[in-house]
Amino acid sequence: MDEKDIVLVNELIENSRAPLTHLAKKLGMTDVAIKKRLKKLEKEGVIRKYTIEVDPTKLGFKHVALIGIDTEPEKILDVSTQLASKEYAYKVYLTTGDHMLMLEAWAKDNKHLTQIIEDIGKIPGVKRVCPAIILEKLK
Amino acid sequence: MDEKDIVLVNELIENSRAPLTHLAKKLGMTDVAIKKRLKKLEKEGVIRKYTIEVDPTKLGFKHVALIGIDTEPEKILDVSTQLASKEYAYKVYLTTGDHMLMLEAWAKDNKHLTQIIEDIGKIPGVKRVCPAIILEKLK
DNA sequence: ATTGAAACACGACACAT
DNA sequence: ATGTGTCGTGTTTCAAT
Repeated sequence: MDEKDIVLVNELIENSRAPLTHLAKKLGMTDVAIKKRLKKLEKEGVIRKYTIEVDPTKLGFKHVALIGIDTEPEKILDVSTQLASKEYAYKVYLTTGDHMLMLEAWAKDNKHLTQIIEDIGKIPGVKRVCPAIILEKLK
Repeated sequence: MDEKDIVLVNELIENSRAPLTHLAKKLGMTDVAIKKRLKKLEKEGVIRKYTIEVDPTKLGFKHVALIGIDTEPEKILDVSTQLASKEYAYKVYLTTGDHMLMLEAWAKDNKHLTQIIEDIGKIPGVKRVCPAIILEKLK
């Protein structure tokens, strides 16, 4: 990881479909050198995956919610693996703080969100479900 | 937005550098047709950007924190725009729930995180800062 | 650095709604 | 008329020598 790698990563964060030759120009090297750096960054796990950022509302999801979940301490891993397998789970985090588990969920509408919250509540070991709807994404 | 678009978006979420021809095979059409769909999805804002998912720890950030922030109600927009301009702010959300503002912050180390929390506390209108460190990302 | 193969961009045209 | 598809051509990009 040197300065060039940082620039490269930042370029890819902005546009992961940029051709190697474009990246090469920006960094002042050849496409082959860029390719090698990418391979290295992928292998090291710096780049987890090439992906897209989508607008959930445009995909028919009216609500995006951050849901804090409290569990019985010994059940936290069970609960988290179960959550991660749910189709409504977009992201699952183990955290310190108020809640030990945080979930980002995408819901089609109010009814769906209610279902999700109920579904989480039914997972054995879950003590409390604290949903917060994301009203706006500012960054 | 039809079934094909959904498949296409899901493929790109998994690998945004997939060549058009690969995507074309999966969807049973030509690369040109795929390209046209991509253009449409980009124009409609379904695809916000082609990006990469990086591992913050590999970039030298030891901590990723989800920070809930309480503000005086009339200051919430001021605070949120200020937060969005901070270099440590990776994501900023306006939410319902416990805290009206949620921030995802990347910190180089403990000291940096402390600084960030103090910095947030100093923004006029901020009443309470509730940090939660993300221990593990499960999905 | 060269080069052959693969992937991509663009235009013109066709078909359906 | 608009949206969506195929085909043909020339160019760019890739990956392996």
